[in-house]
Amino acid sequence: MADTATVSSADSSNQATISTPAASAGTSTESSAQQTKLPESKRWADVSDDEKDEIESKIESLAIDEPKKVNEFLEDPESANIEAVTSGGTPYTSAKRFEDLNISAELLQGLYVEMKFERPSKIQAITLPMILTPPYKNLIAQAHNGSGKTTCFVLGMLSRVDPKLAAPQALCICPTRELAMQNQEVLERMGKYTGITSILAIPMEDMPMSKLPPVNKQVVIGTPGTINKWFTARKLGMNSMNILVFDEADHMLAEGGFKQDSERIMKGIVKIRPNCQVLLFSATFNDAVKAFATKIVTEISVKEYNQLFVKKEELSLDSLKQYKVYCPNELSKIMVIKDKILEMGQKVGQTIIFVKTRNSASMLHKSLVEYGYEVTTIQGALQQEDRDKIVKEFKEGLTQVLISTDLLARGFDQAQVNLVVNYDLPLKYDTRGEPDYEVYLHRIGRAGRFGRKGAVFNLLCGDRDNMLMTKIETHFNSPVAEVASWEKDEDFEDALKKAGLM
DNA sequence: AAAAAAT
Repeated sequence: MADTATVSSADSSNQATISTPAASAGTSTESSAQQTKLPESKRWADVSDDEKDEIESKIESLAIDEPKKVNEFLEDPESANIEAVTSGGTPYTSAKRFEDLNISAELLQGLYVEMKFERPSKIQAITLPMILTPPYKNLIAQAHNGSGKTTCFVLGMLSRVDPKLAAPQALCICPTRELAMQNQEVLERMGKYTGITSILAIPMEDMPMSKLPPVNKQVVIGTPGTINKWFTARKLGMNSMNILVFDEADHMLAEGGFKQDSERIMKGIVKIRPNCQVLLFSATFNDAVKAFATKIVTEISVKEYNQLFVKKEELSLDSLKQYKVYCPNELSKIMVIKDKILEMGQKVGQTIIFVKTRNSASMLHKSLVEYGYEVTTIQGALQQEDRDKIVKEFKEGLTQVLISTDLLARGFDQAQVNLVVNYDLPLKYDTRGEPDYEVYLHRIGRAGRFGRKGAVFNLLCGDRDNMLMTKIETHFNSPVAEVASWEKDEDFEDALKKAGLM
């Protein structure tokens, strides 16, 4: 990894200040009083003075006029080049340890004991102080797949909730019900010792609106339609809302995505709660969405905001090895899945096969089952309970291979997934022959979570696929190696070995 | 085209 990192200021006359731990400790007297339940070794107060000095000097080296040392300090295996831009004069200290954040002992316990985290990942170290330091500014944050974005906003939500107030205070909006459920699970685990309550706002077949009592849970996580529905029906009060999170924010704000729903929710809340903090998180922000996100964040409130972006050429994960496989026809693609992926993939972990349409998902599923393979398939036309069951089985490791539409392209987090197959390459719908770069990046990001190794096989059939693949390679500046022959076992074995999976 | 969800 030869990645570099920069923490820079939007305005050179108004540079972001990096304060020392001594300075920040002086402002966190409340938290040190709460940190009594923690294991000895985890307490900032117990860190030896030598160690403090060492950390202090490292953090001082973050000062932005010393770029050389910045790079050295921020170089981190799980993430690469992030550019942070802060506005206004609020000083932020990059959080080396979770203790550096002004969070409750119960939350620290959740992080260490329940989540088994040791220290903040890079995106967490940078964004958490921005999220948690008053005045609570809005944030647009881009970071690599599997780099720990969920922890950033879940911790943000949990620490902005008053556990004694039985009213919704944090709202998280996600593009799919699966992602909403996954995020709630993380929130419940991380907040295990806080007593903070949460509820899912996702479509439920057996819950008519009239039967739903007004929400008194503290955190609400859901999909845009249901949230809007509850809001309109006055079942979801916004009077105490402190923080509003958009997961997969680029998609939530995209034309042809959930733009209208998202805007409506955002404006509805800010009207009632002008100081509600808005966080936008995603691994991808294309130029159009980035511009819109910036625009709406400044529109909805006069507050200054912080932003972090990654250059598209630097978004591909180094731990993922990408391959292309030229297939003479559609049947040969099925043969590759059957004879190569399913046979060898079994040895290296779980596999997700992405297809373009619900229909091709069913077709592929059918033919693989006919050949005697055990695969499961998920797509949006399935019953909700079936979707839940299939995800649950896969997460429990009961199934090895999952066929999916782009339903699971974003956010789905399963550490054991080492193999992603693009049965079809993602295509933008309204342009001729343009690949959907963002979807491609999200799909392949289902493998190699948090720096783990992984392999991606792109099955190409015909000139159009070849052209799409070339465009993707150029766009991300990330060469995709060729598997010499779709028919040879050795070539696939070799590929998996090179990916570090065999 | 797919996604969520309301129409």
